[in-house]
Amino acid sequence: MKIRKTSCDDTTFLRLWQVVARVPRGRVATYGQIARMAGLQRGARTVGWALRAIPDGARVLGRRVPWHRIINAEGVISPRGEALGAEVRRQAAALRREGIAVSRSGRVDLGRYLWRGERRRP
DNA sequence: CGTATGACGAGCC
DNA sequence: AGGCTCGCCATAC
Repeated sequence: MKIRKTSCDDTTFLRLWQVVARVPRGRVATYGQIARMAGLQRGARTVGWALRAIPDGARVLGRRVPWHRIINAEGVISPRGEALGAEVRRQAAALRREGIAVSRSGRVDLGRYLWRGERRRP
């Protein structure tokens, strides 16, 4: 399927992209987490749409949106229908390049790599 | 404007 | 544990 319009001005997607852009290198975040941090309490699925809709080479907050750092709540790279397909392997490779251990089945240890967000005041 | 469609997730068997 | 079934919510058409 193809995304027709979805410009960078789309407020919902832009908000999501901005949160994704804050996930630091070497860490991962979950779809639901991104949605909540963006104020979309139950919009996990929407995050998937937003990531898919990232314009090629787009920059948000001055950097490329690290879509590959977003995985599902089970710590698994989303199969997108085809488990271990090209897309998934590409994402796994991108994560490993940042030092994140990814199992053969595409699983990441959330306890170890999950981004906890910025600590505001303990 | 109604229905279908997911890069999801929590709950139930 | 491993599958289902439903909500969810922004889009596509």
